[in-house]
Amino acid sequence: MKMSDGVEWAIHCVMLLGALPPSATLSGKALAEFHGIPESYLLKHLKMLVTNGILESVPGPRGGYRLARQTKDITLLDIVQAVDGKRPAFRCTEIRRRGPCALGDGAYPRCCGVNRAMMRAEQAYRDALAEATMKDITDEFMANADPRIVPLGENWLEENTRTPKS
Amino acid sequence: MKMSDGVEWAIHCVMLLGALPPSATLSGKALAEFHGIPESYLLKHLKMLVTNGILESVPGPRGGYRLARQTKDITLLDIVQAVDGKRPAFRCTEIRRRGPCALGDGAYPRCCGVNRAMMRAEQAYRDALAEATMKDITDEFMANADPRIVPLGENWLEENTRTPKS
DNA sequence: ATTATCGTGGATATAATTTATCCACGATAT
DNA sequence: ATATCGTGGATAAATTATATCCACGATAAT
Ligand code: FES
Ligand code: FES
Repeated sequence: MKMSDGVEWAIHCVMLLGALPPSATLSGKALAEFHGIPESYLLKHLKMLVTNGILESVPGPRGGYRLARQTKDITLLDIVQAVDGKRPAFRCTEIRRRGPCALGDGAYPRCCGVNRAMMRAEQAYRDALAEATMKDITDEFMANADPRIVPLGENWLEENTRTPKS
Repeated sequence: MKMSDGVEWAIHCVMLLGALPPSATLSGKALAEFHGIPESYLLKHLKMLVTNGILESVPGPRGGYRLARQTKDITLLDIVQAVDGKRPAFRCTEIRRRGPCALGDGAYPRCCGVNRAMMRAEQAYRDALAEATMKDITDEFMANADPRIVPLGENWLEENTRTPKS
């Protein structure tokens, strides 16, 4: 069971976009360059973040991506589900209805207890992710970062930030 | 993110093996037949359960598989980790160390905060799975099963159960 | 108006992983 | 001896993840 690498990319992108002034943007190219990841593939994930209302996109020159809401209102769960989808990892194939001792449909009114237990565990997972806001993550990230990174990052942001009209 | 179908197979196999008299076994062929799943592939997962000390295997005629310990001492987590592995679903690729603003190794003494948050969520998931014992799952399963299944299953078990010498 | 920049969406290719099958081998009971 | 059973390795097929490319519409600068 492996989660898409795009999740790590997306979280760090949201973290970086959270450091921008209001309404300013970063282009997909800049986001890819900053993280050293392939642009053409990152765009796919950014699009998912736009579709799910986490990012806004601005077309045209001086356009790019920016947050659609504050970091305190974006959780890790939002990003994970946007990039990796909302389908559960455990997918019951109704194995109980197969084989020589199975009965016809109708004999299984309730969801299989195994499935329910797995769902409970995944819900605990989602609850934990929903507890983690991007504001908390970002604050903690900056507090623990090497002090040399701060001016480096600020300088890079100055050169790459765009401010569209709308 | 999708979990191996083998997990569902393995859980239901353990549930069935829990209904056997002590030291009795079911062959891999019988387990596959009962669940209507491919035998050759199921054997791979059963082997993992043996390796991880959840099942015991008995070779030779009248041989097969049986539980290595009581169902109350087997949790969903044991089975999930045996079949699907213990590696975390989220695998940090240290994206923070790439790109133009990254510093050399040594500037990152602590694990990335994003990674730590994801690990916390996965730990909550594992904790929930560790709470669910196969005894509880099985009891609940039998209590909610269609009454017609009980004699059917008992009959099938009688015909397919083996009792090896050791 | 013209041009350059940027995100969107679809098509496509490559790599990695999952799923599935097969066979030779050793162990064991009849 | 012989038939049954699990083990392990090799291998193939199917599915998913990763990555690239290009035509298109929108926008801003000139
Ligand atoms: S039938 Fe799918 S988990 Fe039990
Ligand atoms: S660098 Fe991997 S999660 Fe932050």
